[in-house]
Amino acid sequence: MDLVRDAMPSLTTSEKRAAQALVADYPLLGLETVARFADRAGVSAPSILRFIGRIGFASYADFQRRLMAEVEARLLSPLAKADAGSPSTRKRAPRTAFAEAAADNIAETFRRLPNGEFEAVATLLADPRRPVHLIGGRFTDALARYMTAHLRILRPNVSHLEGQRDNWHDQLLDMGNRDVLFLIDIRRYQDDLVAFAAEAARLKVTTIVLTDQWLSPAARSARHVLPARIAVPSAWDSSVALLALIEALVAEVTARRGAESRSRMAAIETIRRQGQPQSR
Amino acid sequence: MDLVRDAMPSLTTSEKRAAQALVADYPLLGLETVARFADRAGVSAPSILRFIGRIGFASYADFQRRLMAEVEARLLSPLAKADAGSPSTRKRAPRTAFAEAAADNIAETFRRLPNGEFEAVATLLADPRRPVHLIGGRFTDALARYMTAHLRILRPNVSHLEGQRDNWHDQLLDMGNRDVLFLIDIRRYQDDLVAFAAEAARLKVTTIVLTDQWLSPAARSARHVLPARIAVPSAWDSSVALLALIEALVAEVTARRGAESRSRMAAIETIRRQGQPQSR
DNA sequence: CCCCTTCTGTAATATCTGATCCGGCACAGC
DNA sequence: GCTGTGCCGGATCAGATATTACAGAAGGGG
Repeated sequence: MDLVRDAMPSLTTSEKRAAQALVADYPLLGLETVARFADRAGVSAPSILRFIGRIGFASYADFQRRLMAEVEARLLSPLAKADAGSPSTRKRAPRTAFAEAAADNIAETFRRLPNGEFEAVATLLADPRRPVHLIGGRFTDALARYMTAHLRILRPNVSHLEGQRDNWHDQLLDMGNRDVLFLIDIRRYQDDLVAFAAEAARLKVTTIVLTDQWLSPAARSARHVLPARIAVPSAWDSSVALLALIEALVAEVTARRGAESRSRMAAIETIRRQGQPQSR
Repeated sequence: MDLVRDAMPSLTTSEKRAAQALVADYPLLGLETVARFADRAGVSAPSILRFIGRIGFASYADFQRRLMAEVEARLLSPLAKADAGSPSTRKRAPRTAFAEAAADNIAETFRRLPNGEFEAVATLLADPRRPVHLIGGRFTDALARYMTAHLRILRPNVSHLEGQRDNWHDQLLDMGNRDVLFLIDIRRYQDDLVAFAAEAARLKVTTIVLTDQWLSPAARSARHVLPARIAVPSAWDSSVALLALIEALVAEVTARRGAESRSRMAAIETIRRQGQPQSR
């Protein structure tokens, strides 16, 4: 955009006409084909290409890539428009920005949940006859543990796959089409998890993949995919939305199993109290 | 968008995969070429076209025109993010209520952070000369693990207290006034954690307690207390705000340690690559 | 366990698109 | 008025793209 504005003076007549047309309905005109762009600007296709070349792009495709990125940025943060205009909002503490992004991620994640997927996954997890196995990546495995801890209370046949890679594969041998695999894998996807998912698919295991918006390759092997937003202003990705989804699933499963899980919870509570006398 | 979500149940497996990929990265993925769309969704190009056809478009070009129009509308009115009151404004799904509550919890948690506490805690965690020990409760220990995994990358001397209660106390023996204990304890507070915090306080260990808004009794033994909101419409409490705080802390520590942590991260990455040859 | 239906990817095709070339045009300087 | 320079657009080409046809794979029901 600024690129276009700055180059404006040094443009020829028809190039300027192209620039004006582009600015007039920015940025979408640039995402059309060269022919339509030329038509709407009232110039020829070669002029458009010369114009694109002059403002520094190697090809029309490059130019469109750049536009796409800009559109994406604007769509993600509708407020981004303000950042040029009001330098007063600058000082906001970084952690506030973090909190906002995290809250946004949750809202966006739930808003985009494919219809029926959530329910389908909840149904699988609520069925005690279908053994559930959970596993996560380098960081997200902690979330898998968190979920395991809750599910174990709600139903039997819940296992968290621990330890070494070889160990996982040993457990795979006993899985079949009745088993459910809940796998978490986000950006900088782990090869071993992807391979594991593929192997599980081969054995007809029903796989659920909880991943980020760009989808782990493991999603290809999955029956159900739950994509979550993970981008925050930090050097790391955020698992907040993943956790929110997990908790929503646990809540749903709890609601569905109603009485059964309640009695099971009571029983577990009793055992815990007996086995673990008050400290001190 | 709604078109895609509503059609979801009646789609075949690979069509659903296409739909999921589209929704996950909406709407820009749809503006790419069929080939790239197919690649990112992990299906073949014809599957994409069948999918487009099934949701009612005559051609891929038609579909893209429609997307363009939607993008334009959203770019013009930044508020369009709150989805337009579609005629089918069915009773809000409970999971939406859950998402809103979780997002609210994060916002509220950060708003109410005592001034300076966050920074003080970050300072402690960023100091590599002060050993950090992390531990959590029945469910929240998974969060402690998550935090441990990150901190270990940023600095040395990070340990997660595992295993049995007796084991913890053994580790206590080696702690002193230079050590930092990061303890997570929320509602239905655990006696053993409270006792552990008290013991640590007696040994002059600098204790940080991450807890809920009603404060664990362990907070009495703490130098720093970080309270988070945990109430959601569910039978369980939510750890989402806890995780958000943890991630914000990790981000802050990362920022403070800057270059040092970067080189450390690089070193760790190298070791990982050597010790873990590509799978297959 | 096998057959039938449905689905899905490979391969071929026809169309479209971006990019280039070159002839013509306008304008400025002489 | 003439010439030379820079600009523009129609025609053209190679490559990419959407689309279709088909055959093999998968899944479900008897």
